[in-house]
Amino acid sequence: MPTISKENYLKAVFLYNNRGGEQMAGTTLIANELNISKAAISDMTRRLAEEGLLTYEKYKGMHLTPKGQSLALQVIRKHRLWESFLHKVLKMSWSEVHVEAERLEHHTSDYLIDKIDDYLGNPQYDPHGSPIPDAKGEMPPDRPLLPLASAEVDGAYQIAHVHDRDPQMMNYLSRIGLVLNSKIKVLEKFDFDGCIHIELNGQPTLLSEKIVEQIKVIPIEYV
Amino acid sequence: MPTISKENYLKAVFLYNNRGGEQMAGTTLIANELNISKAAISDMTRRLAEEGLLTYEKYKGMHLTPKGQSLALQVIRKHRLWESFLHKVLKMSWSEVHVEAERLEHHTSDYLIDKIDDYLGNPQYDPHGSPIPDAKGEMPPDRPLLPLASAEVDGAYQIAHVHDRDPQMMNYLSRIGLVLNSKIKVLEKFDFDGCIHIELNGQPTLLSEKIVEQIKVIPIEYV
DNA sequence: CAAATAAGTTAAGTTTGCTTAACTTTGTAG
DNA sequence: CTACAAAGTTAAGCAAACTTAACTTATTTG
Repeated sequence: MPTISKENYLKAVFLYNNRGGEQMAGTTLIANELNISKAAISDMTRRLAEEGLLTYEKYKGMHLTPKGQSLALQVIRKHRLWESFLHKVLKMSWSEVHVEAERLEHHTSDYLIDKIDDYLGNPQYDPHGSPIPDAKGEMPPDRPLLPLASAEVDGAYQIAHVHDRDPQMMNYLSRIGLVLNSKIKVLEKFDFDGCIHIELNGQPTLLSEKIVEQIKVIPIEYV
Repeated sequence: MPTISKENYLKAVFLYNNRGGEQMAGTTLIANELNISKAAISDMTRRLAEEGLLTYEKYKGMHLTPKGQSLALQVIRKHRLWESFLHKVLKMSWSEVHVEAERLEHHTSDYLIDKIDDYLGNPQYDPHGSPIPDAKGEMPPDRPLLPLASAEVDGAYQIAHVHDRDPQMMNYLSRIGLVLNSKIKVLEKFDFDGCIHIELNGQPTLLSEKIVEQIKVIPIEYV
């Protein structure tokens, strides 16, 4: 059973290596992600490799073994289920749930998280729209997410994922009524500054480039 | 903000010094309670005294300052509310809730525990019947608890507190239907071995001395 | 009341997970 | 293609929270 530091490390490596890009996680990247010195990460890499949780080549990238991946998925499962729970049951806001889940994820038995999973009705996505691994570490099926920036003018979409880049931003989005699964229509796209004008709950709303970048959508089928 | 070790230490000292007996908490006692060497406790005592969380005289007992007491009460509050939550909401059994709460109590913000408190309707007692401090650290009013061993034959009582001495015992009690607030009638007391024969849910039931010792009751007023 | 025992302390050493500083390797820009 | 910056590693050191072993103080009891 890994420590908190190891869980955080495994989680960070997993999330980076599975983000969709090509490049493998590196020392500096993980160091920045976890706010820890490069030296500490380098050290940890060696120790985790000895434990058989990852493989790496010196001065090259690292990548998780099945064992390491499975542990990472358990931590991610706990994080996302806690976020769901805090949001849905305790009515905590988008901007509040992340910090709490970040601590709780390391102090929750498999047994307890399964109870929470059942209590919530085995949700497939957390309040940000991220997929929740099941007890075996299986992710729900992939959805064809589209960056909001690539949405077409006059298209109708549903908010499918909002990246938690900043509590203030998350608060702002809640305030203007933009939540997960909100239905929107793209009114106009401004290429010169990246802003997008949408219709949200009947209101015309302008989203800044920074906001647009954090949002992924799914096209709504015409029925 | 104290570490997990310090929180556990403060909690143990508080619980011992407020258990009702005369004697102050000592090094060996706390060491046994926390399963830690006497040396480590002695060390911690000195450090916590430096931090102003307790006062002590070398080779004599120790006792918490208001600051230390307030911290201890917050930890106890978190522990008991988590137990209540796991039991009432997630339907976890008496024997399961303690271990989980023992971890969660150290990783729950004041904000989150207040949310849980509200969600539960600000309960005054946890599933074992122990009082839950409110957000300010105030305990609910004392109830006149009676050790089951002192109950009178033919008397009607309500189970008001069950001490969690062993998971197996807690499971057994659940199985025979003895839960918090169960109503019982004392049928017969066996002084030679400490067993007590009670009526529980219409069934005659025999409780061993060890069980009797863990139970406190309140007399039921005749209406 | 003194001698044995229990309780408490001190000292030295360990592990984990960090730090900073100095160094090595790799990748890139002129 | 070389030199320099970025990335990565190694080394030395630190703090927290333990351990065991040796020691000191307090208490109990014959």
